[in-house]
Amino acid sequence: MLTLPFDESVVMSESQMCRKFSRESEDPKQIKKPESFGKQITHQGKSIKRLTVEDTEKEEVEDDREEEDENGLPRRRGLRKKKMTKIRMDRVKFRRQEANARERNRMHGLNDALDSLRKVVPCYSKTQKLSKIETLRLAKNYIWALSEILRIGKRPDLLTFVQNLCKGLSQPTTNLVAGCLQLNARSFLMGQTGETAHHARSPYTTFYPPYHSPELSTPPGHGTLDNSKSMKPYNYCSAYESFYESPSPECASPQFEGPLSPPPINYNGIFSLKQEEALDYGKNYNYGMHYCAVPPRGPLGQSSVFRLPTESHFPYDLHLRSQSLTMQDELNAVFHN
DNA sequence: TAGGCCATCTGGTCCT
DNA sequence: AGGACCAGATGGCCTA
Repeated sequence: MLTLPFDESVVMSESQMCRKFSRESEDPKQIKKPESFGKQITHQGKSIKRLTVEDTEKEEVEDDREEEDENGLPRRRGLRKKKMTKIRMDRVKFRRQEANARERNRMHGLNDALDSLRKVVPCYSKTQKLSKIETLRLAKNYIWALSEILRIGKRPDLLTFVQNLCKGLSQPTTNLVAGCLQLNARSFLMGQTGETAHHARSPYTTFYPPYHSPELSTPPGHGTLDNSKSMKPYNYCSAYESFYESPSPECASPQFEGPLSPPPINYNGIFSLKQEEALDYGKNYNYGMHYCAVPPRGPLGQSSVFRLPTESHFPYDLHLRSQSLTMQDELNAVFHN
């Protein structure tokens, strides 16, 4: 039973030891603060680690007893043993610190990879980041949806696509994705009035399928898109382009081009498109702004409808992929024409 | 205040 | 032996 927490002297010895065993990559944020270390030890009151240290200390106490009981050779043995124990203990602690640092680095790398993934999935927001699990789920759905498109050779309707993307996602994430999609629908609407919609690299033509594909299964319990409301084709290549900063070889494919027609206003309660707002998009929205969406108050029920506000006051900014000055220039050029 | 998410620590296991 | 990986534990932060 260890009742002695790591005191200052222990921490000091550790820091000294850290200097002695200098690390190759010393990131300041990776270096454990002495106070946090002490806190950590305190929090470990019931942990195995504590028992280990306790055992070690007990061993030291026994060594001391040996040292007191005997003189001469046995004492030297005892001293030697005690010295070895302390070194071993220091070494164990140091290696534990090293392992912790490596683990932190590893997790940081994992988080960086997750951030990269967040940027290439259909919905990306700097301020309203998808959680790790939601990012993975959305990425999985996205890959699956795209592979289905490749397999079937037809683009699905918007609703099916959205539903596939949102399978298994939480309601807030679904809202977020729907918000992103709606924003794309906005620019989609806008494209009806101008030729920008045909711009292969327009970042706001992120995705939208032009027609209904019966081959693509719709999850049970979900509605279907009204076929009379066909959609302008969406650009599947945005992720590719944003990632590689070059046009996707797929983008020039004529199969992604299709007729323009009005977008749907409401998709069975998943979200709604307010056409009148979209038509005023060019007046009211600056394309250099952060795309934002307002989450509904309270949890969304089945009857909940995702809506964009009339005014552009949003709690979080949704960045469509490849949002850049180029995009702003493109759009400004459109509206100035 | 409860619950979700996250960062960190930690010990165990496997591999080189 | 040492590093990578993993899962459990824990505490902090934030939000409904």
